[in-house]
Amino acid sequence: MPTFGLIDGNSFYCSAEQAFAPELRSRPLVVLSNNDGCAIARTPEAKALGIKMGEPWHLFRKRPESRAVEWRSSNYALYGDMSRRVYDVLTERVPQVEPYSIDEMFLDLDGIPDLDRFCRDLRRDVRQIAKIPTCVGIGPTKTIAKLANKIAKKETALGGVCDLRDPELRARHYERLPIAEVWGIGGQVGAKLAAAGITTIADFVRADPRAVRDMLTVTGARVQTELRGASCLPLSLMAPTRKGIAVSRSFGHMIDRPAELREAICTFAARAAEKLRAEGLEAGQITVFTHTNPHNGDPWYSAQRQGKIEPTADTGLLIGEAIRLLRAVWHPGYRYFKAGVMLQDLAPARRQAVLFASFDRDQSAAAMKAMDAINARFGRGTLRIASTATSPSWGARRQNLSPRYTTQAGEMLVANSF
DNA sequence: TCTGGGGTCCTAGGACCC
DNA sequence: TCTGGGGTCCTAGGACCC
Repeated sequence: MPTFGLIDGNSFYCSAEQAFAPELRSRPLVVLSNNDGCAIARTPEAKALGIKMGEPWHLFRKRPESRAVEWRSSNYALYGDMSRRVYDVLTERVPQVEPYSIDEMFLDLDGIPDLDRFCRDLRRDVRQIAKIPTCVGIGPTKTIAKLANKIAKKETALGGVCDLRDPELRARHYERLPIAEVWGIGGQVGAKLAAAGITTIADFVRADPRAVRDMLTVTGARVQTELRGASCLPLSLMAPTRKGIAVSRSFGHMIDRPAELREAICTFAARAAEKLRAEGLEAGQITVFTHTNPHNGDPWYSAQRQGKIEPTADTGLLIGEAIRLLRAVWHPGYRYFKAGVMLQDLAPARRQAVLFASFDRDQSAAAMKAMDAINARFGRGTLRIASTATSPSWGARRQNLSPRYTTQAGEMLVANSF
């Protein structure tokens, strides 16, 4: 039977901020989403004040408790770098590590003696070297390891490690825990199960597998199998080839001028093209979408157009196609709130010439390579297409951004405070 | 004034084909 | 009286995740 571990950073974004700002430690701290919209990470002290995950910040700010709360705009350059540090510590100590998200990694813990000791040492090392506090869950399947991790986070007496390999211990937790605690069971499915009289994990595990399959399709059946202790989600070390790349933003203010929306779309297309080339891919399809604000009572309008293209990673060509699609999406008289560009049909960039290509592929590749090299050296946006923007009028609010301590030379700490 | 962004997988239904 | 069946591809939409 395999043994999986799941290690994740406690309040990861907050911990990353605290790593470089000792004055924030042991304080109620929240990190806000893009546009300083809502709380997406909270320290235990902030949770204790009643700040909910995803709570709109502009509402919470009106409450008196908010005065004690520190907050930061999200700083993904910092969090990505901290995540890589955690990964480096893990790969030196664990045979196989699968990054699952920016703050979670699955571990192959097969055949490791004294697993409890091992995991406690692992937590200590990650904390000391990468400056991130973590919890570890252990189980015979990924789903059980995820659950164990959740228990480790909630029950602080466990010291950050919870091992659910023992079936009897597992059964006791299953009897008391709601099914909604399980990875893969969200609000809709939870409600469906509740209507069928299934409320605890134990209820779900006991249910007839055919009934589960009928009610929840193969996805739910898989969750049940995993909770029963049979692994059907293996550790995957190869990052799967991705299916799409999306760049979208809600705006700092509503947009009602076509030129402004066009500039935003061009900027998103250029950023998407950069991501595409960074992974050595080309896109065969592009989608442009925009919509009005669903929250403020404005009339709802939403539109999206897709176009097939000759596979390319060329910024200029992708921008051209995006502008063409935007003409079909734009409708005068609305105030636009959000827009985005998505690239699909991704495939590795082909090196060889293509018969009947409508553009010079070699020349395009060389130009893009030069542009990426200049921007890598002198900073993003040094060389760009004229229709894009570097500090746009429609840009998101980020009013309380921490310095990029780890990734930007000019903002690095001279003497860090570890 | 003010509510994120980027992904994945699954299913249903329509179009088309033989 | 009495409608073919099965495969594939595409798209839209739902649900979930962090």
